[in-house]
Amino acid sequence: MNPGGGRTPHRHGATGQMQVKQAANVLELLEYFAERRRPATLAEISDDLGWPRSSTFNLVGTIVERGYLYEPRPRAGYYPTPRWLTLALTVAEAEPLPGVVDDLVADVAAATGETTAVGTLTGIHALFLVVAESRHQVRYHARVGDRVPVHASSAGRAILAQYPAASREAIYRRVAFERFSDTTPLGVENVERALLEAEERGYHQSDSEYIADLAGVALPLPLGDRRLSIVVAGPTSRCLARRPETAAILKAALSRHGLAEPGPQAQSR
Amino acid sequence: MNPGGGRTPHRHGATGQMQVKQAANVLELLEYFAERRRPATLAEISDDLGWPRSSTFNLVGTIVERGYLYEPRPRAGYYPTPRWLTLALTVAEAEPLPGVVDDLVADVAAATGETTAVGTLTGIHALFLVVAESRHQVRYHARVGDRVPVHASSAGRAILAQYPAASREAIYRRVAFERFSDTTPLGVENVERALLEAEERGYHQSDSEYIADLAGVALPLPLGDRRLSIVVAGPTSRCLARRPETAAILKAALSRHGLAEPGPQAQSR
DNA sequence: ATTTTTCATTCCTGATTATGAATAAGTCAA
DNA sequence: TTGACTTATTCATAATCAGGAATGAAAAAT
Repeated sequence: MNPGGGRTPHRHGATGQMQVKQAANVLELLEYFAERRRPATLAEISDDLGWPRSSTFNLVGTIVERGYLYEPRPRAGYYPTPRWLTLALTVAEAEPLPGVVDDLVADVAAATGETTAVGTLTGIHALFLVVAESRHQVRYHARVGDRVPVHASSAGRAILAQYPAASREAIYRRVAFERFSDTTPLGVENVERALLEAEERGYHQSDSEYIADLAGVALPLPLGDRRLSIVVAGPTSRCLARRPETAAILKAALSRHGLAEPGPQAQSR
Repeated sequence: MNPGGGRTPHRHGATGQMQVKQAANVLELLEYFAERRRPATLAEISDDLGWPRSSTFNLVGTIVERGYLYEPRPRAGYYPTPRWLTLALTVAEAEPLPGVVDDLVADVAAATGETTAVGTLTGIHALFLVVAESRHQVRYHARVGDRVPVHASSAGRAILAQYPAASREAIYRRVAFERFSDTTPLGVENVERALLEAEERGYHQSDSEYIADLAGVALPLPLGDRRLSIVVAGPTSRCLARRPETAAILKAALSRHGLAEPGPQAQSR
């Protein structure tokens, strides 16, 4: 291992992208508070996140200095200020998805009982913009912002199918075709074949290609000039055999909300 | 200068607090998008924020990797994902201020025509939790999360007055008493005197002690076990002479919303 | 009061990362 | 297509910071 011999730069993921640790730590801290939902002292943050005391001190101090963390009660720990909310609202309002999309997702989640999400393309991933989680005890736990490989997911391929072949090729060039499981498609041909099969079938599907034991069904969701997708996914045991039925529910919901897909999906060029 | 001879650690502000640059950069980037309200390419971010291309590349890559930034349309720049909003909502809902506080602030802002805010104590600062801005062309521009020195602001002293003398002393010990202007109180005695005067007067006031040309009027706002304050502030020309009248409006609004203050404010011990 | 425990803060240096410059990739116009 | 231009990515090293350990301050227990 490490044939070069020297120390390796701090890299992460297939792309060789360098990670900015303290940037990631800010996000981790925000997620920590979202889960905890009450103030935390420096010592608690330090212990829970496994960070050294002094590093936590410096990081928290910086974020406090900027007005994003404060002490709701003296000496009783830090908590995010409402500034996060004002900024997040401003940013979200500037680029809204039509409300009908939220309704659609809620509708499909209710009808199928499974986790339902809307995906968009970003780089070589499909990213979830809207998520409604299943209420089953065993379910697909997905959150807004979660990403899955665009080539190894039904949500991703339902997006790919909306792009011309040339655009798809540009995306394939950047994919490393890592083997996530036995069913992960490992080359351009396999992905393109899945797209053709999906067109004939009338819907996109997946079977544990990226996340083990997860079966999904997806359809394209073109919206203005945006190329989105809607996906329903859950444990194989419950969802694999039921995929055709799930697809029918999806299609019915799309029609009901006036978002029915056009005929053939994949554009050849 | 620099008698130690060695290079100085990267410090900032009166406290000697070390700043974590890339943590601050994440927040700056979020604010950048909140102001811009549309996607930005790496080059645009790099130019607008004055960051090197490669640093911007690494920082954006890290945030994208975590699901907080994405490309709404391929090659058309990055934009924050709705994940910020889901986390901010979660965090905000866990520690709500009563809705009556928002109503109160809106009410006072409408009645006075000046910027109105609710402040809370954090360290040696008063931090604004709620802000309603004046609509005058020349006005006090304050945002949620902005902080002012607790000893050199009416909003701050209206909070201090609610704490026992011992707690106030603990706070004074950490204040550097920097001279922001000619009217900045420069010692414990001056601050304590201002508190006594405010008690006699019936309201707290300020005159360009921290921000030039800014006059403010504030009252304590105890809420459950929280010690908040409400402040109205604006340009000296418009607000200085009118402070008694502003205080009357404030008191009337507090009564109207069932938040009238108790009699004497400053606790002696 | 005194001791014990916990938490916050400072300091210094090895380890990590930010950055300029070079290169690659992509886009647009003709 | 070609060429001009813009944008994205890689790399080596100077600059900066993260983290261990010690100290100080406060709270809790005795």
